[in-house]
This record gives sequence, C-alpha cells and structure tokens, in this order.
Amino acid sequence: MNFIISEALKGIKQLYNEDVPESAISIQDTRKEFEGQVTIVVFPIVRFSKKSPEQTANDLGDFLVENLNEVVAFNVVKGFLNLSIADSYWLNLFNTELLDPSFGTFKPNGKKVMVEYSSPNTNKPLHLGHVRNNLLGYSVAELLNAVGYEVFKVNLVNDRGIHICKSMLAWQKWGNGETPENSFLKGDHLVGKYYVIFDKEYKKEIDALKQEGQTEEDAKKNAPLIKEAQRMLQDWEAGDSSVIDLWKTMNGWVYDGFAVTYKNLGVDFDKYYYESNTYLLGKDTVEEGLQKGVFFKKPDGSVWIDLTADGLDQKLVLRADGTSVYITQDLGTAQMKYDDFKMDESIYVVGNEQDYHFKVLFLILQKLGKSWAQGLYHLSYGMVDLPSGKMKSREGTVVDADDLITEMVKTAKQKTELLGKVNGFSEDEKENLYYQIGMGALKYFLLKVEPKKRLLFDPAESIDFQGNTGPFIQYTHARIKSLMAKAGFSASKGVDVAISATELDMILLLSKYPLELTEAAKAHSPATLANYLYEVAKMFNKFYHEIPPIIKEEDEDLRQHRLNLSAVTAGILKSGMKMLGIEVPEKM
RNA sequence: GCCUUGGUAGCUCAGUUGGAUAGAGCAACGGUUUUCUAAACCGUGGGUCAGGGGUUCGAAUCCCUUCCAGGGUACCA
Repeated sequence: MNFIISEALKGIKQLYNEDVPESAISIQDTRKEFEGQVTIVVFPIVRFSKKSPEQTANDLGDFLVENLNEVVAFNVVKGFLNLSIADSYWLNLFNTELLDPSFGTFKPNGKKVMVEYSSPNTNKPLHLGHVRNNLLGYSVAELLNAVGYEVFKVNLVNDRGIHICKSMLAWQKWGNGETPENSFLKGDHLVGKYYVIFDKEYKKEIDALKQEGQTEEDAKKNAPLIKEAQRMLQDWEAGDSSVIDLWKTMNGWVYDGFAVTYKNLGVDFDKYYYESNTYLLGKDTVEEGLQKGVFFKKPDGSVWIDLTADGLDQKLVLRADGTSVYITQDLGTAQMKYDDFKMDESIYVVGNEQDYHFKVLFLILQKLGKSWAQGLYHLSYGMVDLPSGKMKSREGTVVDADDLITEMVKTAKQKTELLGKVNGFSEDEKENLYYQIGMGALKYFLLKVEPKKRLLFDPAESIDFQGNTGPFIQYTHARIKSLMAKAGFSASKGVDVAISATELDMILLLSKYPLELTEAAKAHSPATLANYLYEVAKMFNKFYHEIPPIIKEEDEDLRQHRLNLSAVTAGILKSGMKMLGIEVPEKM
C-alpha cells in the first residue's frame, strides 16, 4: 500500500502546496459496511489543506483516481476517504506474490537470539503453569526462526537447592526403596510424591512445636525435618558422595519423566544448563561491579546496589558471608550464556511474579556497561488460574501436565468417534489423529490469549472443539486438503479470471501473512498469530460455502484459480500453526 | 504503604502509532445438507468498554483519580 501513501503525499503537495510528513497519512482497511478496500483518514491532513474534511477527502480522491490506475473509484464518509482498488490489482498481487513458493518465508537476518524457557524444578512434575511456559517459549522460538533469526532454545534446570533435598530426605525416610520401575510411577511423579510427603510431615512437626508454645515462625525454623534437609544441602555442597549419588539417582528419574512430557508437548532444547553448575557463578561479576563502583559494600560485608535513582530500591547482590543470592547467579549465568552464544537478543520466558527481578537484573547489567544488556527481554506471562483459585503444588490443587495431555487426547477421541470421522483410518493413524486434535485444542487454547494476561482454565468447560479453537483450524486445513485431492490439484501459474467480493477479501487477508508474522515475532506474541489464523480459516469456510462446488466447475481457469486460493490458504494455515507448535492433519 | 499488571456481552477472549455504528467464539434461540467433510455456514437477542474527570475534530485506546482483582516489595527461586 506504499504506492498509495506516496501518491497521496504528492497529491497534497500539488493541491495545497504543503509538504506533510508521511505519518500524517493514516491508512487502514475499509470497514466492511462501506465500498472500497483501503481508507485514508483525512483528519490529520485538514490542518494542511485548510478545508473541511469532506472537501479535502474529495480533492484527494479525485487526485488519486486520476493519477493511479489501481484506484478506480472513491467515496467519502465524513472524514474518511474510501478507495476502491481495481480487482486486477488484487488478482495480480495474488498471482505473483502469494502463489510464489517463497511467500511467507524470510531470508536469514543474520541475528542470533536465545530463548530460555521451561526452567523446571526437579522436585515435582510439570503442571499447567509450566505448560503455558513451554508452549509460549517454543512458539516464540519458532516465530523468531521463521522471520529470519538463528535461534537457540535453552533450558536452565533448577536441579539443586532445599526443595530437592526435601524430596530426597522424604524418600530416604519413607520410600522403602521405591523406584519408577517397581512402582510403575513416572519418575517425576514419584519424586513429586515424596515432596508432598515431606511437606505433610513437616507440617505435623510444626503443629507439634506450636502446641509446645513456639510461634509459627520459630516452629518452621526449628522443626527437625527442615533442619535435616538443610544439613543435607550442606552435605551436598560439601560433596558428600552418598548425598550426591542419591541426588543423581533421583534427578535421573525426574529427567526421564520430563523427557516424556516434553515429547508429548512437542518442545525441545538446543542446550541445557544446570544450576548445580551455575550456582556459584556471578561472584566475578560482583567483584567487577565493586571495582567499577556500581556496587558498594556495607560494614557487615554484604554487597549492594543502590537503584533508588531509577525509582527502585537498594538491592542485595551478595550476602555478608559471601554466598550468592538468586540475582548473583543470574548475573553470572547471563554472562556465561552470552560468552557461549554471543547472541544479539535473549528472551527469558518467566512468569510475571518475577517482573521486578528481571527489571533489576537487566538494569544492573546495563550499569555494568554490558553492551549486550540492551538485547535482554523478559517475556512475562500471567498465571493460569482454576475456577477454584490458584494452583498450589503442595496442596494438590494443580492440574498435572501429563494428566491434562491424557485427558485432552481422550476427549478428542470421544468427539471424533462420535462424529464418525475415522472410517478407513488404521489404528496408528487414529491414535495420531486423536493426539493431534487433543494437543491442538490445548495449545491453541493457551496460546490464543495474550501472554501477559492471566488465564482462567476450567477443565470441565474451557476446552472446546468448535469456533475459535485449534480443531476448527485443523478441520479447515483438512477440508482443503481433501478438496485438493478430490479435484486433482496441481500447482500452476496464476490465471486471469473475474473474482468475487469474498475472493477479494480473502486475497486481502492472505496477503497480510508475512506482516502478521513479523509483528507477532516483534511483539513476542503467538496470540496475534493465532487470532490471524482463525480469521483466515473463517474466511475460507465462508468462501467454501458461498461458491458452487469447485470440483464441478467447468470453467477451467475459474476452477484452477479457486484451487490456487485454497492451496495458498492451506499453506498459510499449516505453516502458521506449526509456529504455534500445532500439527494440522491431512484429513479428519 | 510503595511499585507493577489487569478489569471489554452470562462465560472465555480479540480490539495499543487515538479513527467510522466496540468485534469473535461458547452458551441461548431460529434457519441451512439431491452439490467438494455440518468440528461448517447464515441469522436473532445480548455492552453505562469497572466508576468519575480531563486532553482531542474524534477515546476501550492517552493523562488524572477512585474502586476491584493478581503479582512484587532488600539476603527464597
């Protein structure tokens, strides 16, 4: 649409002898109740033309019709100049750009980006909150890759600390040698079970101490179990071989479990980092900060940064005893990751409860003069809530990721069988289809919502298969594929035909695909892409119902053109859904 | 208290460089299959865009303020 903008600028110059900035030309899609496809909002131009909005719009409309072959007519509604662009323009756009196999693909942009996501703790299985994180991270990585970035997906596993000691201790005390093999429990679930047991027993001890007159706070510190867990953490840090062995064994179980969940979610990583290797990092950075005068030392020896001038607080970066806090390791880890990959941008996919932490982290790195700190971005997302309220691992009010996946696939199976759609499918094909549909529904449901918004998940009602859903888009794709197969479609050059209003709308919508991708990538928002794909699917279904059967179309050119349109639509749906991590079946 | 993010139809959500009469889906009601997949399509009803004030030719969108909800708030991660 750039040619319209530049011509409009020329027109204003000629009509009013004014040089207006390009930003004064506000262009948008024409609302569907009016004639035309492109609308120029003339209000911003009025101060240059010194005429009424209507007069200005008419002047400009006349000029554009006269000077641009593509503009065949215009109408003015209040201050809106609606332009009708020739059908031939749209058809030509479709036949040249959209039919080109490279449509919707981008050349490498020479930039490297890291996406860190998932970042699980190794003391319990993944739940719905992690699912949102994983899908978001994976999808953003796919999007960035699609628009030309070289992408590194990394997973920073929180594999050490008091939480894992809790599971280990409980297993030692009450496990009776239970293993994934002899219990038939998935490894992460087995370890999670002992985490819950620890908490239960710990609470009992706290209650007992409170009975003896201790305050809640004291009781929490003094309970024998927590002391024992802390001792275990110290032994671990001291390298006690029996503790290390148990830790390796139980973490191994968890990793086996995670691998299954990751595979079912369809996510993967190029590199894993482990906190057991990184938790001592960052002390160099602290030293560097002290030398540069960015940090200061308090009398007790603790190291701080004063961010009050930036509207934040003072922040501790190293304890008085010289041990690290969370931000210490994150400073060190950020440096290490940069040294490893030298990426231009780095995206942390982490929940919004850590907004403050990342604000501080990025600010500190900037103050330390790290040139790469400019490329850091916290992709913050909202919690997933249940109708009953917040999810809490320890209280068992979580939606487990594995259970959820199983449930989704089961529901997909029931609905598909009910519709009787799987005649002629082999058993393997059926299973695969149920999986694709179930996961498609789940992924689309979680990704269509803007990341920063909280999301309400009602297990009983939330997941649908009709309307604005993954299966709706999958169905549309399958329908097109079926049509193409029956019609014996083969790719061909564009043909010259008369196009209908709906076809014109379709071309207009389809042509926006590359723009949608760049914008979704820029905004780190799979949600905008998801909503666009829904629009595309809806548009196709309207088209499909409106026109007579393509298969029976006798006009060869018309038939070919409509199949071309269908094929381009299917291509967009398929590649777009892939960026959401969703597969689209050939038939369903 | 302070910082921060949200509040749009009964429910779940779109709608950010300020633009026309605020859009979808679900749910409700009604219609469409001698025609390429009805997980579809077409239609009806449903809104003080949390409340109030301001800026503007024009505000769901920007500013101020109040209310409600989530998160954070110096040695958890």
